[in-house]
Amino acid sequence: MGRPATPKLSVGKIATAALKLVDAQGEFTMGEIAAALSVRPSSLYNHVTGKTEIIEAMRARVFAEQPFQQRETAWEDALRALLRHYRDAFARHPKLIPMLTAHTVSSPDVVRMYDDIATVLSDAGIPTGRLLDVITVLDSFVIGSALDVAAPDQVWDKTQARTPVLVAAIEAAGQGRPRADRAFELGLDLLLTALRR
Amino acid sequence: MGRPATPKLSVGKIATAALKLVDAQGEFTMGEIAAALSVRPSSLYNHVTGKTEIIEAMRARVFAEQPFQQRETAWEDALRALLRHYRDAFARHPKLIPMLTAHTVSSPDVVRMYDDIATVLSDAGIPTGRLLDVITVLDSFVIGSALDVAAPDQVWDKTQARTPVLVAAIEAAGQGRPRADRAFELGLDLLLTALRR
DNA sequence: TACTAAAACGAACGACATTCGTTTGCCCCC
DNA sequence: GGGGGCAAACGAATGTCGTTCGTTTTAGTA
Repeated sequence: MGRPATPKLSVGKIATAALKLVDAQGEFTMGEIAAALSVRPSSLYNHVTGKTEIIEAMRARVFAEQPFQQRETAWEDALRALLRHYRDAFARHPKLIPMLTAHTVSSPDVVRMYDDIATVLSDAGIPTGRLLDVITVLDSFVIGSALDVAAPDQVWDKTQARTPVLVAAIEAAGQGRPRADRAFELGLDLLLTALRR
Repeated sequence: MGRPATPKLSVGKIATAALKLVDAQGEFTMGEIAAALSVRPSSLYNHVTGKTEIIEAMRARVFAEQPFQQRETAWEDALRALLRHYRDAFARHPKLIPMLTAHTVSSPDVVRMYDDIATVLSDAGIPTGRLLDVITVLDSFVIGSALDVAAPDQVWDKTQARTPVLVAAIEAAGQGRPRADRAFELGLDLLLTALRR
């Protein structure tokens, strides 16, 4: 029984297993993670203080999954790339997003993202007094867009709509991921256009 | 014991009690609702199928809390009022928002809101093909802003920031609700400005 | 007045997160 | 090279919670 030659568990392995479960079924239990790692549930607590810490580990994992380095020089292109990256990090695991919104904690990776955005915006000439407000606007849009990816198309049920205008709009728009992507790009265009003044 | 003269429970009472609990502590249990209504937990199931239905009832309640009627005639003012109303409905119960994002279901009230937005946008000259994308952008921003209200100011911890630019921006911005409100208004300005073309 | 069904109750179940004491064996230090 | 400390996995137990089910009492209704 006792201590194995090489540890069967680690925070990383737990987060990976949890993420796989969330991607597949939108939720996870300690028992499921333990089973996936051929371990007993209580063993997890030697590496993690509880379920919320696992969620935090997933957040960090998602952001670290593929690192980002700036290539663009024009502030507008740079900001666009930054926000796309930010949103894609979430959108790659749609089912995870609702769990992250439940308890908002600032992970270092997210703060670094804010740092980058602040730098780009400052270079673009946004005054300091307005900077955090602009960041908040962009952040809200990105998170809302991520939730949009997670939402099933069923939300746009044309049989529920009352006005013919909305029915036609729902029919005209596509479905699924392409629809969400297109909307996000449009929002990006709108916000950057307005920021350009 | 048996059936009381006047029912002690109803879906509305359950939703109200649940909402009070969520506002106060950010979560609720069946037992707490039952206690608040001087009833046993099992009694709740005579009026509601389960916990998720209670959450749906809260969503409906929040939207019905204070009805909205359009006063503005100019499309831009009308849209602004509509989105403010939409966001305020959420922002009045910040702790509820994360619960609502967990399982996305479209309540009739929300769909009616989409209908209104679609009508206004159509009047403004947005082509049908783009309509749903624009609605999605606005919706994403509103929901993201609502989450921003729910988020503690701790997210903006200047000791976490690396760049002096972000530190200064955090110091310049206020805190709490006024900060979130200001950011929302800015986002509204930006989006409407861009939509005006 | 009898019958049906609504509404509240109590007991019980099963799932689950979490705690704690125990066991085993690796690793480092003397 | 031997022994002690500690990391890591385990098993059992606990408490909370959502939910189900059968029972009981009583309000409407025919």
